[in-house]
Amino acid sequence: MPELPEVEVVRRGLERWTAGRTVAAVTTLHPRAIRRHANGPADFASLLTGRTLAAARRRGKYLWVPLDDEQHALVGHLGMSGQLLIQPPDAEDETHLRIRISFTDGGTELRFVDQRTFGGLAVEPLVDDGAAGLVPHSVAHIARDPLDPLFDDRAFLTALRAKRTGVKRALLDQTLISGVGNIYADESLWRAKLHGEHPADRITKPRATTLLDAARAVMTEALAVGGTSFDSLYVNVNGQSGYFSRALNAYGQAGQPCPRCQTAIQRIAFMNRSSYFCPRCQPLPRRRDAQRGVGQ
DNA sequence: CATAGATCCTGTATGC
DNA sequence: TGCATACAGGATCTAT
Repeated sequence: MPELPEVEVVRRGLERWTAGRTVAAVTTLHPRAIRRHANGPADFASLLTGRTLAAARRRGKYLWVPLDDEQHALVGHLGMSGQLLIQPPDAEDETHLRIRISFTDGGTELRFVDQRTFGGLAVEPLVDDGAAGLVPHSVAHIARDPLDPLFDDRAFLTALRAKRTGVKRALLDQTLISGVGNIYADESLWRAKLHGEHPADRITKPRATTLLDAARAVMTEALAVGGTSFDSLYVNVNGQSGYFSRALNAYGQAGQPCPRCQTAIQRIAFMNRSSYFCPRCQPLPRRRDAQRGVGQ
């Protein structure tokens, strides 16, 4: 599913294929795809039509394209199955085509395709976000991602170690650190040899630092691989191609030997989904009394 | 306020 | 063959 590296690949495709082009028409085929847009499909189309698109930007799993009115941006989130495709106008409609955006040059269209409709597009006002400049309203409330040069490592480590919850849940909290989803959370925890249910407020500073380094490394490596896989007329988007070629150490590997110690990777239920981990490399710490005060 | 759990959605895979 | 169930899982809403 699209997490930070996959979304970054999409951003690059968008930047390449839509920057500088002017919107001719917008068709919303499924209202749910713009449920985040405040005033419905007609307003969505009217705010976009005639606008020229700037270079796409990204924070975490959010994408946005500033408009030339300098007050709004087209914001996108892929959810779990969303795709942004660049297609010739005469290409047959995809089964799950939700939104079509055509351009005044008569060239390729931008299509939002989404089977499960957890993703969507919206036009939002830009708001001031300090050093980051102007960002869309819905982006302002999430944290920077670890590949952002302005990501504040120290602030993150402090906030993480103040959370009274399991470390995996904290990693998935987009207001602490953005861009990490279920797959990269499991991979990061495996690398850092931490159990996902390890209480966040009982992780020592060095181990928390190791975890952040692991998250950054795994997403950087995935981006390097995912970036190789799109062809000219098809802005790859759901990350599937990159995803399959990636080497996963824990995620989805239930029953497979841990690449470090050969113990079988275990799957457990977590937040209506799954967590994968090595029970030997990533043991759950003992009860709090034994550890109280350690690492403080 | 912080945290935990339910919910949205649809296609695919599996079990009986 | 057909039906039921589990699963995939981001973000958000509701409950505690």
